[in-house]
Amino acid sequence: MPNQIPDPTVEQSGDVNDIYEVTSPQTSQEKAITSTREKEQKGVSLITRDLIQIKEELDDFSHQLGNNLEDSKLPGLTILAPLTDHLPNKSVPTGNKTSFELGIVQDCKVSFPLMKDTNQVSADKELVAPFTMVTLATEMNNSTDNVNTNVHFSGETLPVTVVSAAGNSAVNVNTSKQQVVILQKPQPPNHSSLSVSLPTVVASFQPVGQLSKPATLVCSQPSTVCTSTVYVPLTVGKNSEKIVVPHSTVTIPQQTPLVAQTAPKRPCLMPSGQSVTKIMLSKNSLVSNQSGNPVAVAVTNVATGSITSQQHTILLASPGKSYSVTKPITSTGPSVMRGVTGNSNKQGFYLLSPVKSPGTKVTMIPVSLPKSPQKIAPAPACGTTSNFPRVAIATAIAGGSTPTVTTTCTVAKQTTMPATTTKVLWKTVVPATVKSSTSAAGSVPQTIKLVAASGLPQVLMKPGNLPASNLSGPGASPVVCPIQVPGSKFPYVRLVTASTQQTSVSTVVTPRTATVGPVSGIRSMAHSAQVGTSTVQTVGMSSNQLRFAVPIVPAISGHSQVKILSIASKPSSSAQRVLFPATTVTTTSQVHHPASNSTLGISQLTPGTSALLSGSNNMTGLVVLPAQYLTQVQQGQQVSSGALLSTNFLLSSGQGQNILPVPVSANTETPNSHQQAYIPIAAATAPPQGLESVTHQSNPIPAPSRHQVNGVALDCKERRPCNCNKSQCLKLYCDCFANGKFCNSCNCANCYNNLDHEEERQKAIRSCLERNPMAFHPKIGKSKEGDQERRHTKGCNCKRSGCLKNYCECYEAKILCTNLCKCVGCKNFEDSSERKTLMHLADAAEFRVQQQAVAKTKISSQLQDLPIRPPISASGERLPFSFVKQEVIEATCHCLLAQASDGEESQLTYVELEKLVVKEFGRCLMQIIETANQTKDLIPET
DNA sequence: GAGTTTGAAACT
DNA sequence: CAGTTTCAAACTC
Repeated sequence: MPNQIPDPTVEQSGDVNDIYEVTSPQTSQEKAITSTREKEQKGVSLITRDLIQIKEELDDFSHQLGNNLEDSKLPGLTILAPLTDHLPNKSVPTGNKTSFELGIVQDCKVSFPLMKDTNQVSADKELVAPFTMVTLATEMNNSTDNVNTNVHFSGETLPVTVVSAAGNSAVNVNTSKQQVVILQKPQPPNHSSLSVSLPTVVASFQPVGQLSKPATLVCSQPSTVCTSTVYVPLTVGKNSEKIVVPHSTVTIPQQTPLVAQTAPKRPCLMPSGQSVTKIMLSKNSLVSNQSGNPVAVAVTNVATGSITSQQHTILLASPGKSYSVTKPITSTGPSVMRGVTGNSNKQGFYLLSPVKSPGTKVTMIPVSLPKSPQKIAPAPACGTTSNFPRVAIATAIAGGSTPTVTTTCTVAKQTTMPATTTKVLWKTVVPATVKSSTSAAGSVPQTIKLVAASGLPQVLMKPGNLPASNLSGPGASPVVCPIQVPGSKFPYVRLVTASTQQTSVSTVVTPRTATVGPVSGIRSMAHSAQVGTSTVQTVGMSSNQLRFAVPIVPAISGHSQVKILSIASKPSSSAQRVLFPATTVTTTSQVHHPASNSTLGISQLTPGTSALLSGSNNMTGLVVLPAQYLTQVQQGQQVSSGALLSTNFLLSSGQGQNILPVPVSANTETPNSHQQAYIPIAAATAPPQGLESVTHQSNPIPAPSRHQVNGVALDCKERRPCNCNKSQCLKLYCDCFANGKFCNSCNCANCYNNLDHEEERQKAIRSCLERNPMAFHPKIGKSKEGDQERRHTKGCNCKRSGCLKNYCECYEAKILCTNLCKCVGCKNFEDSSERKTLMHLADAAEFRVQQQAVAKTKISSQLQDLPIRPPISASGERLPFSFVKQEVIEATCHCLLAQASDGEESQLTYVELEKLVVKEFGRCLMQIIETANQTKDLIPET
């Protein structure tokens, strides 16, 4: 929610901490008001003018009030003085009188006695008035006498009735320190009334009429007088509902924690079409509505200042700012509503103001947190059609082992967000067509628990949960190795069987297919594991030494596959990695598996593909490749061979090819590095909405940065080259780096974002993640589970662009600003006229471009369709048009002009002149044709 | 294309 | 956590 200009009246009081704009679609009238106020804020006092207006309105109101009170059954209410006599800063003490006076203007002290045990106070009195305000006097407990409590109302006045309540309490108010003002909304017939139980005296304000000014209650002495204003709804409460308002706090129901809940910054439209434009919240306040019912708030009319007597509710779906929830009060979920800004030392208000007119409704609807876990490693890859968090898991099943696999994949929980468990059935299917030493042909459903959290998408395969027999050869113990893939933003988990067996290069592969979830088909010579619709394959497994790295593929499911390829290679103890394309590439290169004699297309390899070279006990030979890297390699750039190891692949063409020289990274290849600081770079949010329409293969690299324009990572289309000069492309300033990409065809200087500087790059990645674990997560995600509406995960912070330029990340992503945004002067909300104008312009421009493109295409097509007329026909005839040359044209024009001149001399009419010229033009054409014909006769036939 | 503006990231 | 600086992209001329 963008900040807005504070209410001048409030600002002058200096007590209201935070004023936020809920919505701001303003009518022209409102804009005029706003403009006026802004001007007056600069020097002209608005207060005086407003007060005069208030005074005038209260003149009438006081008479009405007096008349109404005559019939009132409320005891002891007396109007001592005409309201019209009240002026700003005027204190009107009433002494011991059981009456009070209304303060109507800012700094006007309203003094009224709150007497204990007087006739004016009735116990257990239910305040059932349509509109009730309860005020607790400060330090009432300390006084046995009448208490003159000064309550300051700024620009607001309410008819007051002194009442009290005791006994069973529906509202417990701590009056020892603070004064609480509760504004009760009108109650539906079937709802309980507000019962107030107080140790001392309660003064309630019961309005008789409507007020004319924004209900900005300002306490000039917050420490001693009115410290908080809480509008408590009872409109939906049950009889037994208890609203605890200790110290002017409001508690959010457990099931409705507001943390991380955001709503699009759209106006809080009232049924009447009006909208709430401001809401002011104080810090250290809680809203309690344990019933989880909508929280109603009092709404004042910005234009008239009246407080409506109808139910007002406001959507509390976006606590990011206006309803910012800082932390839960209890472990069960109540959260603190606070303002983001403001002086924490001050006590402020929960004050909602204003709406455009009375009778409007604002609904405070507690919104529960998304209960589903955040998706694991959802890269905004293209070509996804599902929201399933996808975890690509592959198992290496050694020959002779049972195909049953039980794997537990746990994502390290980094935040307090509740995590849930996603169970994925894991089946191991042995294709009947493949010879296998394993007799088990059936499928044994296994369970994979994917404990997703909102934090770092670290993925750990618990070794204990991995039966050794299932993963490797006999006696082998599974080892889980978290792996950082350079350039990748998702974590890899390497399931390694620490086998002691030496593997022969010529080990014959016994492929099986391990499938998670429904198996759509059995792939020969491959292990495939499907989670959701994603597939993980281990291709051409060569031995029980097969190790593999499992990328936590983007939480988008799709048809992308991750294949794990085992490559026979020389037994080596050195760390060798063979990188496979993380993206589907168009290459036709294929990998020849010498053992299985199978040829595997590299193009089949998909993001995060990795493989381990067999034949070594060491954790070597892992093959991983960032998604985009192969493309870069294919482009012949950014790949240096120095200090890089390469693995030769046998291609179908018979040529050896150094596919992917990759530096050995210690942090990715260190044996027994279970606890090593691997860098989990993953996206924990769903892919942007727009991705779903893209049909590319998934790309595991999330695109969190600007280049995720419109929710679609530009990688899917194009990625702008960076121009970094000072950051070495190792900071998030660099879009390439921020997107987990290597710089490629960029204009950067002193670039370290390449494999030549992998070590520095890794350090930089770590550094970024230390600062912000979500640094590499997509900035544009979905607001909540199942919600298709995209939003900026952090919100923008624009100050001057109005969020209508590409400086704004929200606007750039073509999404509306939300309550998470801290922008100022935001115009990027749904009903923004400026935004609409821009959208129209953009649409029009786009339409024009499309039209032009279509026209170009059409013209081009037509031109292509046009027969090319040779100047000489097939028969050797020189066609007439070939004679229409410059000199012919000029001669013709001379003839026409001569005719026209003659006609003018003959004083012909215009029509006759026209005919004459046309006739001459026909004659010229005929002459040209005749000449052509004569030429034809002259051309000898060939 | 140079200079300015802007806001996120980085830094203090 | 807030204020300041740095940085590169967006924007303007």
